[in-house]
Amino acid sequence: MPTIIKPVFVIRKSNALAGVIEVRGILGAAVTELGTRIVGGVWAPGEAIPKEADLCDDMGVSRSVIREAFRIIEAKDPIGSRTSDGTRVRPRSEWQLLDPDVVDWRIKAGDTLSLLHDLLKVRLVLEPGAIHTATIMACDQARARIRRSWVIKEHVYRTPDPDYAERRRLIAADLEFHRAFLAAVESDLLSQLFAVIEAALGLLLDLKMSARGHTTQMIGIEESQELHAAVFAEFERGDAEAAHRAMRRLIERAIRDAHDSFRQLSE
Amino acid sequence: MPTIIKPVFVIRKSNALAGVIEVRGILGAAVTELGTRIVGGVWAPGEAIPKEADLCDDMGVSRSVIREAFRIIEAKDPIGSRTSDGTRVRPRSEWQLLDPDVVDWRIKAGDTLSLLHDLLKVRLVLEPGAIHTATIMACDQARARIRRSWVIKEHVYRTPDPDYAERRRLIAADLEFHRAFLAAVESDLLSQLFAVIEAALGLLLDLKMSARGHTTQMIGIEESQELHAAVFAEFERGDAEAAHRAMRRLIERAIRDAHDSFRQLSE
DNA sequence: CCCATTTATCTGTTTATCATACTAACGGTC
DNA sequence: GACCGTTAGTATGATAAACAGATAAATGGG
Repeated sequence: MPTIIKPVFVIRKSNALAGVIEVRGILGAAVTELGTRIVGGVWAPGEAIPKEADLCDDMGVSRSVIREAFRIIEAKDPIGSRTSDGTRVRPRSEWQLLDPDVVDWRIKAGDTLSLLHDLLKVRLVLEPGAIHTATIMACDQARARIRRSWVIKEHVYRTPDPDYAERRRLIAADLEFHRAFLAAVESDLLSQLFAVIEAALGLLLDLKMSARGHTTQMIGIEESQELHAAVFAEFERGDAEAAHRAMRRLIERAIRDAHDSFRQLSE
Repeated sequence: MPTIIKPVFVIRKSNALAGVIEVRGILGAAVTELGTRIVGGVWAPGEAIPKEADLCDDMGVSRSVIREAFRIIEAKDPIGSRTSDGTRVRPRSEWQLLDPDVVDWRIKAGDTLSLLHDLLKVRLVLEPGAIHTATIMACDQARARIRRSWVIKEHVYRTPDPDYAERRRLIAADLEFHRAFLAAVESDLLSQLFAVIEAALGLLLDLKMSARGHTTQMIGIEESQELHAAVFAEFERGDAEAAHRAMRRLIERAIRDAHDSFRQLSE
């Protein structure tokens, strides 16, 4: 059956991962459609995707569009084209899993559980190390940002009646707290990595929450705040080792919470 | 002056970053040429790149090739195209710095110093956290791999007369040791990240070394081995905290060495 | 049954043409 | 002179048709 893509001229506006730059026009629609299908496993690794001409007919676009879409997806390595042999799906291990588009396609395609596990592991490895380094070598400006983020986080936390809007502010304050530590390391690579991680985690949990009408309560919110307080205190004291340990406890706790809510929501 | 690209049919074979998948044909040459120029700062952020038709004339290729090359580069966000406005360089902060191609272009374009600093910071944040996690939760198979890598590293280290070939084996053994810890975390995202980091670091240092006929001595090679031994010992003892501290000492030392040799070689 | 040759197939590349959207210049009105 | 709608110009967006090139499958002779 033909799956003609509609001439939607703004794709990926809402409902997209942060860091994914909007691609307009028919090409954007084709990229999203094909990318999701490919990453979603419609064709097995090693298998050949329908030839360009057939995809043109199916999707109702010209060959140029299909080819340019292929080049965009190929740039992130899920596929590869060879003359006369067609365009084949590459083994998963070769995909650029750190690319926001690939992450976005994985989420859209429903590959959520393994992604969640992986993202949380990255946080567990990354953030304790980041705060260790930040405690030692953060500049005054970065320290000020961290303190500011903590003040805001405390303030939002103490605001009563946490309805939906309040909760979003709570999450935002939490993210800024963690982001501030990452930024203190002054590594563009790390900051970008964390941006992908947090965006993906946010989208994953939001997805599940909105699917259930966000009825689930935040688990261990008081305990979480206490753990954060400990992290901030050790940072202020300048004890990198202790800050590192506190952050690790915090992330471990967050991981348990995330797994719990995810499992609960999946039932 | 026209910069006609030659019909080189295998680009990026040697002299390329690991993880960068070979792009064949004229398109591959165009991507490398344009990517290096753009990332190299030939056009300032916000500035418009020459229009497609002009690039066709300059490089002696058809518009399709230019367009597909743009799509590949745009997929990694250094540029963006808009109807009637042309193709403009995006601000650096939006580039996918974690993408192997972008890293490769940065190296080719000579943007080495800031890249080196950033890569080393990632190692400093990443690896202590990785060994902490690995010490706690590595499976038997992963532990076996780590032990194997250590045995080999020790053996290669004790081999006398470290000529050039021996030295490459030493580096390879060292990499496998670090990679084994990363792999124990069982995170595809982290493993890919480390693959990019190590490939880039290797290329950066190799580049400088071969430029000077690799005459420079490995700095602090005995001390380095001792630090590695400490890391492995704490891992075997199962003391995650101590292993973490040992790894941090090791990386800090490696960073000093890297900076020293880089500075020395740059003179 | 094996190996060389041919044939079919699909991507690689070029060229041409029109659509579309943005910019800026123009010109008229108040 | 300032404001605003129109218009012309320019670059990318998209389609179409055709041929070249490389690989794999089918073919045929030994």
